[in-house]
Formats: sequence, structure tokens, C-alpha cells
Amino acid sequence: MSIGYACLTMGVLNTQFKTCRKENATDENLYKLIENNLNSLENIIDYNIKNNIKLFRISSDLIPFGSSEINKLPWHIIFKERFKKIGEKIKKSNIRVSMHPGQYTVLNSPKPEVVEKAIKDLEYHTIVLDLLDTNTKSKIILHIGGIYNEKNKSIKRFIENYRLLNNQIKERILIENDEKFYNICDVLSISEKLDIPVVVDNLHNKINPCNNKNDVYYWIKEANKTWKNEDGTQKVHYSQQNPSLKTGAHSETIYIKDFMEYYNYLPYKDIDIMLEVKDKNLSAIKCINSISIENKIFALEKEWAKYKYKVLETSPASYKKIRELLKDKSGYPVLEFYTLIEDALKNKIIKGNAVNAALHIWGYFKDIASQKEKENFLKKLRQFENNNVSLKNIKTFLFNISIKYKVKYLLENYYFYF
DNA sequence: TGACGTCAAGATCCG
DNA sequence: CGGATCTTGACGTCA
Repeated sequence: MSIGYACLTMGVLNTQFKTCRKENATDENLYKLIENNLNSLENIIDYNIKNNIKLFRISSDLIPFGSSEINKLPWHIIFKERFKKIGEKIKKSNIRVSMHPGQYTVLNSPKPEVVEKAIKDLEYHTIVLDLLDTNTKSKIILHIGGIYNEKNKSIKRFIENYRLLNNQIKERILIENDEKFYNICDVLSISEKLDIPVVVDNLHNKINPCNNKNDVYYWIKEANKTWKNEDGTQKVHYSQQNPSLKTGAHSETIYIKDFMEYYNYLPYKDIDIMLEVKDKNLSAIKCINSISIENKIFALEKEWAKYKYKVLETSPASYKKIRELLKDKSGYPVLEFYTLIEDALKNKIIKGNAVNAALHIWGYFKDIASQKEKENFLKKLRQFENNNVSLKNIKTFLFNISIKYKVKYLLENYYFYF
């Protein structure tokens, strides 16, 4: 089993994806953006290797306007070697990458120009995965599309249009149940006709179920029959509802107790789980650590180093408890550890706690900062206490001073990223 | 025509 | 000027 995350990272330096508006999409500009984005992708892959994350979805924004007329750069030739180098890292480290065109890539549209664009978009995604020299276990996940008042006709159109695709695209495509129109039964029946592997999305299935008598584990077993050897391990999508947002909105983090219930009920563990969640890689690491059967107390210590100032800021009581929890090096209290962090982060930040955490960070600089920096920081802190300066402002100051004095330990600390 | 979802660019405002 | 905050863009479908 591999567990992974989609597209972006939290708290990893130099992994930002850039884009531009149509009006600014000159060759020069696009060249710079693509160069930046490929560097970011490589940094993400390096990060995944370092953290033993074996599943990752590459952002469709890798190449701005990658499937559009607007981008006239022959980027697939210009950056061929860049792709190749990144692809070698991916292969060597046995990472499985995938891609997922957005909701606006609609293969079953009644409008020919929309279908044409969708095909172009699928070609673009295929080119990226080909340039990385990935095999057919690297997939492109697609939704079925719209209904247009005639579901049966729309399904038929999906089937017809799919058949028009070339084989390189076809052997990469997966289809997934969505939260509005095509439930898991619809998708499985389309799969039967076209021989496409099916991805089961738990949250979509909850919102848009096929019936009430079968649970998600049943559908995972059914979907398993659609996967062949050359497709690799069966993949599923896993996400949780954000309790304060509208139906279908992903949660801030994967709450570990709910995930473990899902994990424990899985009928078999030879499944790759793609998490869809706001805190991205953080949840991936959390879930990977949580299903570990070996004692990885060192992994929790590593995690604690990144979370601790954030926890101190939100809940000094939890901070104390976690420190106690990690004292026993013979145990591996992984679920307690993450649950304490989750509960702490649910708290609203109280000013006094924020000041306390900021002072802890400042501890790294109080002996090396210049007089002016000291005055500046203490002034800002006073202003924060008087509501004249935001906490974000304090954090930006501390982040910038971490860069200046090259305190690498702090730069990727989660304190700066929430 | 606005809402949907998602991110970052771009615009604007503030001190 | 830098920083913070608001608005727009890019996509297609549906109400």
C-alpha cells in the first residue's frame, strides 16, 4: 500500500507552481514559468523521496496553458531533458505518479469544440507522463462529465468519444465516481463496456451513492475487478467532509481516527490511497506513520519538531502532553500523538499563546540578531499585543530572519504555514 | 447570469 | 515602498 497526496505541498521550500494570465502568456514568460515549475516538481519529488511518500499526483498546472493554443512554445522539446531527469528520479525511487484533469475537461460534452479541447487536454497529460518515461501504472483520472438532461445519451457520448482516443491515452485513463452526476454504479457500468479501471472516491460515494445497501468497501471490491496487471495496484481516492463548509468540501486535515476506521475496514490492503485534503503532504505523512506496524518513534520525534511551535501557539496544554507522550522511546503512540495535534489545532489562537510561541522561535535569534532587529521584533510584538499588527506580520518577520540567518530547521517548520 | 472549485496573478488599499 | 486584502481569471455545466 502506498499513500499519497495531490499536486501541492505545505511547508516545503521552493515547490510553488506559477502561472500567468492569457494576456501575459508570451514565449519568454512561459519559458520562465515552466522552468520554475519543473524545478518545483523536482523539489517535490526530492521531498517525497526523503519522506518515503510513494504516491503523488502531478499538478495539471505544471505547464501553463499546456493544452491550449495560447502556449505556442514547443515545451515538450525544449524541456525534454529536464523531464527525463525528473522521470529518472521518480522511477529510481519507485514513486507512482498520476495526473487528474479538472472538472472542466469534459469528454462527453455535446459541443464538439469542448470535446476537442478535452482530447487536447488528455493528450497534454499523456505527453507529460510520457516525457517522464512512466509506465502505464501512471494514470490520468477522469470524470464522466455532464448530464445534459439525457443521462443515457450522455453516457453513450462518453463511450463513443473515448473510443476516438489513441491507445497511448486510453491505456492511462481511469474513471472516477463524482459527487453530482455519475455514481459508482454508473461508472462501473461504463467501465464494463470500455474496459477502463475504476477509482472509488469515498466522499463522492457518500454524497452521491448508488444505493443504500452497499458500503464503500463493497464498491472497492467491485472496482478491483476492473484493474489489470498493467494498470498496477488498485487506486482509490480518500477524503473527509469539511464540517464547516458545504457538502463535498475537503477537510483541512485527514482526521486520523476516521482514516484508521476506513483503513481497518478495507477488505485487503493492496491498495494505493490518494488523499484529497488541504494540508496535503502533512496528512500523507500522518497516515503513513499511522499504519506503520513497526515502532517509528523517531518519525514522531521528527514530526514533533515541525509541529511543536504550532501546537504551542494553539494549546500549551497539548504541547505539554505530547512532550510527556514522546518520553517513552519504547512505545509508538502514533494515534494519540496525531489526535492531540488535531485537537490542539482546532483551538482558536489566544494572543498570549501566540506571543509565547513567537518568543520560542525568537529564542533562535536573540543572541545573533542585530540590535535593530531586536528592537524591531520587540516593538512588533508589543504592537501585536495592542492589536496594531497581525500575527501573520510577526510570522513573516520571523520567517525572513530565519532565511537571513539560515536557520534551516525553522524554515520548513509548520509554524509558518498555517 | 451567477455559482461552483481552485489556485495564483493582478489590483488596490493602507500606513 | 512593502504588506495586507480584495478581485479576477481560466475552465464548462447547471439552475
